[in-house]
Amino acid sequence: MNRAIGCLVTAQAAIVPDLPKQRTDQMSEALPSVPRRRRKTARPGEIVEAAAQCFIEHGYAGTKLDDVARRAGIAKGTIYLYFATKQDLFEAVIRDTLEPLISGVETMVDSYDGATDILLQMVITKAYENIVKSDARHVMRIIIGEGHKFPELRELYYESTIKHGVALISKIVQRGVDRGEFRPGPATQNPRLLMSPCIMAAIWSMTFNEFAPMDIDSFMAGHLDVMLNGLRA
Amino acid sequence: MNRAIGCLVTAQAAIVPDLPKQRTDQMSEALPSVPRRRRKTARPGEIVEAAAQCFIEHGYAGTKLDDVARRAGIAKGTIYLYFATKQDLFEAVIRDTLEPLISGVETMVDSYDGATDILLQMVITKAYENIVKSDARHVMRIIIGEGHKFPELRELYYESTIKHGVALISKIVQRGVDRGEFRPGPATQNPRLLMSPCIMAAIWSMTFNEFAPMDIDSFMAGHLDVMLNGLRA
DNA sequence: TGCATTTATGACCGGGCGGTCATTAACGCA
DNA sequence: TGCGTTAATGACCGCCCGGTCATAAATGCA
Repeated sequence: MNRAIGCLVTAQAAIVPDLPKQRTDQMSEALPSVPRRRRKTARPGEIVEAAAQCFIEHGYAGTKLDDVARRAGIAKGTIYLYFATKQDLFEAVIRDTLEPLISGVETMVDSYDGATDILLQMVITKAYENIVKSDARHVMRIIIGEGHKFPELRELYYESTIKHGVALISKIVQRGVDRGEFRPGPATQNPRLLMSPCIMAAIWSMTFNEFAPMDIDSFMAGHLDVMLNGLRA
Repeated sequence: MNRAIGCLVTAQAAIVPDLPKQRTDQMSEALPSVPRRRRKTARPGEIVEAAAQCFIEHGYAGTKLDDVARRAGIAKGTIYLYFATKQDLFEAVIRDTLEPLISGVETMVDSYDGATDILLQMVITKAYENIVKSDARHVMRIIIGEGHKFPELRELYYESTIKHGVALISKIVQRGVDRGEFRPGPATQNPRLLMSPCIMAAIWSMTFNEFAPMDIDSFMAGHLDVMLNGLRA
């Protein structure tokens, strides 16, 4: 067996060497045939993590379940022990990766009680960290670019991320208006307006950075300057 | 031969009905087997147009050359008489569809000599028409979402569209500063900041509109208000 | 009208990939 | 130690699609 328990067939290849000629040599080596290990509870997390990396690097359609498996150090079939379809797997990635980020910011906001412009500045800064400077932006990219054919994925992303983000900004702006710190205006009426530059920076950094690099921190400074000045009473 | 002379067969199928059994019935009917026509000069444009529609509807990877052909009323092989690869075809779509839009705005700006804030307002309004309210936004979506694996496509898009757009806004802002109409500040230093809401609106309209509809005109009004107020001296 | 040239056709090829399942091996309990 | 349970495996299936090419129809010129 040594060689490659291939699964079953290969075992027989040992007996009749050369004839069956398994495509075992497919990729030179790569799979040193690690002994099996049963890890029912640890697997899902490992698979999601490997999948996240693959999705980030190759997009949704471009990700091969074979690659995810290799990255997780398991066989492709094992993935299907824990996730029914590729789409299920992607949903798990969204949940595990994105939800913690937004809920972290939510708790931060809830426990703050200083000036609202500082709060908004903190939240926008955090948004750049969580989106523009993080792998999370690639998930956004996938939703934008490949979400067309997967309404459920789009909806999950909206419900678990976007909706919370918009609500959060609305809440902060309302707080500012209520406390007389912000003057009502177009910027207070459209929370999405306030976050636009952050989204654009994320997209730019993934798409055009190699042709026209963008200094994210100075862009963010400009963003904060424009928005806060437009908001302050 | 009868067996499968392909396209030609269909004609003969009339003679020997039933035997050859072409999978002609593939899609119910659809191809009434229009007589061939040689149209060397008209073809490329027709193919690009059909391709544009397909790319818009199904994205880059999701578009099948077979579908493009059917839409253009020709056979798949004919596409390859005019375009070497799928990527070539997509490049033609970018060139034919996007370049006219941006150059139209460029001429508009060059021939204008009134107040700069009005000019900027005109250009931003035009941007919403050309991007958010036009099919062009789908091309942008494709570049964002699937450009990862096609640096040449990203570069073409950048060179033929984005670069011109950024330069145009820079020029207008500079004009405003030079004439003492705008005060220098973060908004004048980062033209991309000025266009961010437009990009975001385009993305939102394609991705989340069904979960949270966006009123584009009122969003645009807010955009103009915030930016112009932040700019005026 | 007949023939050479050019344009059009679509079956077919090769490769790729999501998902399945018969087979195997790790585990834990008796 | 032995055995039943169940996690793990990967060859395989079916389908899809970009790109090719032998074949044939349209065209125009002699």
